[in-house]
Amino acid sequence: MAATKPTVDKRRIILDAAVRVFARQGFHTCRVSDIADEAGVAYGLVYHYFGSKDEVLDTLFLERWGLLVEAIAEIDRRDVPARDKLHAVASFIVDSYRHDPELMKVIIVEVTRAANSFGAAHLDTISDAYRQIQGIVEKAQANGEFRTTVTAQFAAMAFYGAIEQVLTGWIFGLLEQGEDSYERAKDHVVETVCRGLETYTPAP
Amino acid sequence: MAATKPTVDKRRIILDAAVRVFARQGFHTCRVSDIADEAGVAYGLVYHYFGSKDEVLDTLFLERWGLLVEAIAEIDRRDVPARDKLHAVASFIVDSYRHDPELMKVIIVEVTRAANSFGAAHLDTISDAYRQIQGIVEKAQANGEFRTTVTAQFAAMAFYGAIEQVLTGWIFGLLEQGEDSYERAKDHVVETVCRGLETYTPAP
DNA sequence: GCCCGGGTTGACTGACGAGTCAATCCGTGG
DNA sequence: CCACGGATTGACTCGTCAGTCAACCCGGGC
Repeated sequence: MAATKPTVDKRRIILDAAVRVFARQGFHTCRVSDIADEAGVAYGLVYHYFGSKDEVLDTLFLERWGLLVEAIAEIDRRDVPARDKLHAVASFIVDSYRHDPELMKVIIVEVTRAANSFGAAHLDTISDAYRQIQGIVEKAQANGEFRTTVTAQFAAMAFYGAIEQVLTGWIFGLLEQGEDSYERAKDHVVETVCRGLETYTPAP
Repeated sequence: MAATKPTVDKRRIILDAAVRVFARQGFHTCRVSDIADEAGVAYGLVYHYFGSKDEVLDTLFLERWGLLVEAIAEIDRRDVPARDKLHAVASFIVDSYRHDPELMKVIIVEVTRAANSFGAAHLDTISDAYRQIQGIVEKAQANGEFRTTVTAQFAAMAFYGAIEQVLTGWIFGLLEQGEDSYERAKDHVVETVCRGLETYTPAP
């Protein structure tokens, strides 16, 4: 049975080290040995747990994106106005960044926005999230909360794009950061995008 | 003087070939020899005109981004409402894509969104565009066209992010394309983002 | 005490591709 | 007709890693 199990989970250690290395040097510019060094393990051990360098990034991405998709699905099931749902989605993404900026940086920079290399392989998984947001908008359009002048598909892309660009701004130091900024960002994205989608907006 | 000038501009031919190759295979996955082959010139000639593989991409990016920044500056000088200015900016970007999808794909995928590799080097140039959009919003806020609840910097990022995400959707076949879609996209981005920014929105 | 097997090690290999360079071509001026 | 020099050629070099593998370590079962 479970022989040699009490040892710490080296696989996890390698994954965590990879996040730091990818965030610092980028996937393409780092060597597998950098990951091993950062993790404090031998080079070969990386290949004991992962089939290739790519698989390390794949694993990180799928782990995290799975959580996102799951979270959006749960949010969509709530019985609240679309605006609140979208606020919750924005909230989840922003909080993901707040909780682990390095991991989010890696996922956005190396996968989500790297549509030629990794994005291509995961395009379908990535668009799962887009489709879910689209679903939220569609329902809101059906029940009259949102106007139908803009297609749901388009609105979803605009919404997600706005958030991702803001995260990118943080990641590269173009936008002011801090607890306040994070909270404001959630409101602002929704304020900006939803107000444009809603059927009626009271004058301020 | 101008010896051997009548020959076609090989430099240009190489650049154009590079666009096709980068768009098809991606910058990292293509070889310099692929560019040379596509251009129908010898391998070494690429190095006669460019110092490195990177410099080819740099050149393509700077050429095009320069036009964008210039265009936004010109638009900003016009004496029209902010909404119209932003519509013109969206228009310019969408038309750039319509006019040369491959070049725009390369610029977005390999530079603008590749913040670790090339984006890093050009971060400043890239954000020139963001800053200009920010300027348009700031003026609109100053003269009361736009509300000040959302910072201009933030609005600029959201606006640009929304457009870029839509282009990305086209690039990877996630969003329906065609003349109609392009025209609608311009209106929709502005409709979506500006409506959320304006001080007063008439009921639909 | 001894064997078994999975965890762990790190030196080594093989492929690949950016960049070099000496040779060749060819238009122009004298 | 020749010499000059920039344009053009493509075979070759050289460094860099991703991935392999044979050996080693060590806990558990017998």
